[in-house]
Amino acid sequence: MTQSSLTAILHLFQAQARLEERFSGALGGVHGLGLKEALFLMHLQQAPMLRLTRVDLAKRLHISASTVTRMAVPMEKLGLVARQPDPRDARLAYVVLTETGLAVVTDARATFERLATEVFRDRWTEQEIASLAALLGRLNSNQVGILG
Amino acid sequence: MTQSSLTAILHLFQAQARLEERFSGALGGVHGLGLKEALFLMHLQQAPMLRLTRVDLAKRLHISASTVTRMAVPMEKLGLVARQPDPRDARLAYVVLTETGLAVVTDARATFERLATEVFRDRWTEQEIASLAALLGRLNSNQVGILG
DNA sequence: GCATAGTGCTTGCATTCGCAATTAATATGT
DNA sequence: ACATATTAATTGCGAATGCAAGCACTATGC
Repeated sequence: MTQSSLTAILHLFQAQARLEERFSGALGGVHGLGLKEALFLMHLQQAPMLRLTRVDLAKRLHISASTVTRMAVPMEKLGLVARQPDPRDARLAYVVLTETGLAVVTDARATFERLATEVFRDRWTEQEIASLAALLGRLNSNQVGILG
Repeated sequence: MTQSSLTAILHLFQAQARLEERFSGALGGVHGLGLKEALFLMHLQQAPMLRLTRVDLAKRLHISASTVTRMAVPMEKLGLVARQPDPRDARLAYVVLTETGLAVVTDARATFERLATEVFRDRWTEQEIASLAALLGRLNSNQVGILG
């Protein structure tokens, strides 16, 4: 029925809201980063040459280009990312992950993974988790994600 | 392995971001409401007596109480909700769905349902949708949602 | 080669939101 | 009964964000 579609979407929104709270708090506690900053860096980590243009980052993160610009500033000051102009096209200014940034995002990803396992720790079989991951992956099949 | 957990969470965040864009735009176009206002009203719709206190709404929507207060103001002016003090406890001020609000949210829910079916229209079997809905429901099993 | 259109990035402005403080009311402990 | 703690709601304030405008540069059409 069409009923399952509505249920799935509503549950997805609900689950995301709760997980965002949880991950934001936990990530902010361990590293200095918020959830959004962590996703920002994780997108860079999986990109070729560890870099992306600002508009590309904006599309992947589903935020505006101006937000990318403004998010990059503090992370630049922390030395996590650097600004890298393109020699062929002077309009482009890549956001590139520094060595420090790579170390931080690797650490953040480990925290991310630990938190993710905690979410499913009780009452979930490995097969159920895999099934959920596969279905959500299908939902994003035409999207560019963090995973290779 | 633990890998599926991370994949599931990342896909969930990604899916939510895309769906939020889509639903916000479509809902805003049809009714005057944004996605958040629609969810706000849908929570009221399924509540006993079509009403909830502000803190209760805040917990269900995963937003702060101050945001609930401020979101309620324009909707009150539009006649979608009304303020209803509790005679037993003068601190409580319920947000109650009006008749107009009930009509609007019923309409919005129909739009919601149509959009939800469109998301899965291609490449999804009914069983897959039901499976996704069930798994996400399990993820929210200790939460209070919009569904009865 | 030049005018026009398109693209990437930044900035001003308005909106939204959470946190913390405040106020008012109820609950609890002695 | 009174003092203290707790709870609900609101408000000020700062931070985050999107939109639209602006700027610099590149691509396209003639």
